[in-house]
Amino acid sequence: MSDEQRGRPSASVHRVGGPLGDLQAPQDNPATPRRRADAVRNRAQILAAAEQLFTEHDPRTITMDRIAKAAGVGRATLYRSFPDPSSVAVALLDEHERRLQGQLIYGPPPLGPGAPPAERLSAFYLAMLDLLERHLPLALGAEVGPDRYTTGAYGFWRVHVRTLLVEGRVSDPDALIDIVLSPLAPELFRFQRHGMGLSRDRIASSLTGLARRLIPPG
Amino acid sequence: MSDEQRGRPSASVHRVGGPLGDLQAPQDNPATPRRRADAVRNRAQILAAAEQLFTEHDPRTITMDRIAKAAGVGRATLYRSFPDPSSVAVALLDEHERRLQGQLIYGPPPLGPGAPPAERLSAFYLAMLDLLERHLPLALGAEVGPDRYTTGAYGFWRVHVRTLLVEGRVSDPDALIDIVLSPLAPELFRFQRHGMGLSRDRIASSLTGLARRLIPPG
DNA sequence: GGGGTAAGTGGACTCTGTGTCCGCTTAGCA
DNA sequence: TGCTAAGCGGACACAGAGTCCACTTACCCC
Repeated sequence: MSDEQRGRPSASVHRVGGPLGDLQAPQDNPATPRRRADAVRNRAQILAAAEQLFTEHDPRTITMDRIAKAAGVGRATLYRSFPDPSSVAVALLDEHERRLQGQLIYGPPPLGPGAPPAERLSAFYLAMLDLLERHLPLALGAEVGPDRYTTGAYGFWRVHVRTLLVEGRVSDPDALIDIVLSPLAPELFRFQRHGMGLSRDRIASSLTGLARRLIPPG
Repeated sequence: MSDEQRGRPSASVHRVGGPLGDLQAPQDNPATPRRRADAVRNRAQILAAAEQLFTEHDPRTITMDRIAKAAGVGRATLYRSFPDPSSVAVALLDEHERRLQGQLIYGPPPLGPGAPPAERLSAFYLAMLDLLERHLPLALGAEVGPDRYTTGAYGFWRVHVRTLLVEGRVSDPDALIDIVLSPLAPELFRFQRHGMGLSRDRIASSLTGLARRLIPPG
């Protein structure tokens, strides 16, 4: 069974892929026999229950057992779809991230193509900030160990940022990509926002300022 | 028993403290009865064994049990000094970080006082990169959950960076501190260095470039 | 130097979560 | 309506966390 079917999106899906990889549901693949109705229903129950759990409790306390209990399914059923709690969060987060990914490629400027790279980077920062603001528990739940960098979504952000950096004529863009993305780490956002009590706007201003300095206008 | 004695350095130790907090050993405190020789010996054994474990194995697989076994002590003895594996790594890392902390305050420029803030920030980036390069396993082992931001050492780096940002006349320095520090996350360094195969020098160049752009010369 | 005392020690024990296995159920199809 | 295998879920074994308590021994005092 592929990783995608098991809930943890494979890197290739978002990695770059022409038209956004496969945005359609997995079962559209003719090679896949067709998923049973009860399995589909269970998966939906799991996702719904998990979203609530992650939102209402400390993401680090969410175990496979709790998710299964909350979804009203057995442990093995849960394991059939997801290997661990963070992959459930990743799947959930995925839906929200895909919308942004679509906007980055096809949407209107400054998020989409057409605006100067510095402005697009600023817009990207702001959009990611919104994503974090709205779905912080999921973003935190999706972070287990070095998962942040191996997740398909991170690969997508990398490709996007790289494009902007190249377009902006910075030197050695490849060495700068992950530095540009580092202020968007969920754990960091949480610390700034709730530990330090910074407002969304102050963080946003700092990030747009950073974008402006990183990519010289022109 | 204080946190410091239990291995996890309290925030105040590094936070800023006049002469570097208390750099001398804990037992110099007259209020502390005096530690028994066997306890001191055990602690040293634990640290030595743990350093080797963290260096030679995946930091995430290091358990309290393994450390105790490797050090030749019982589990409870280990728990007496450290609450979890990451705090052992923190204690180990601490020794190396204190040297750098001393240099930042008392050392010669550009690391210490005297150089323009942009240059001092660059020097700080390079020194931190060296620390990561040399002690990456410990740095990774010290990272469990949101510990990065609650550790005493992180507080020290914050104070230092804040000073430089204020001196460099950037707008809203407090919102920029953690953004400036974010590219130094151990997990990120690991990804850049070993996942992406970037050389130390390319990362260094990107960071010094970043420092130059963030703090305008003058 | 010997005895008292409390700090220190270490193994055993419980608890929680993980991951797998296997017999039962039931959806999908002919 | 009956067949078949995908899907299901409880049970099980295992690993690591954290605690407890009876034993040991370093240190202090006489």
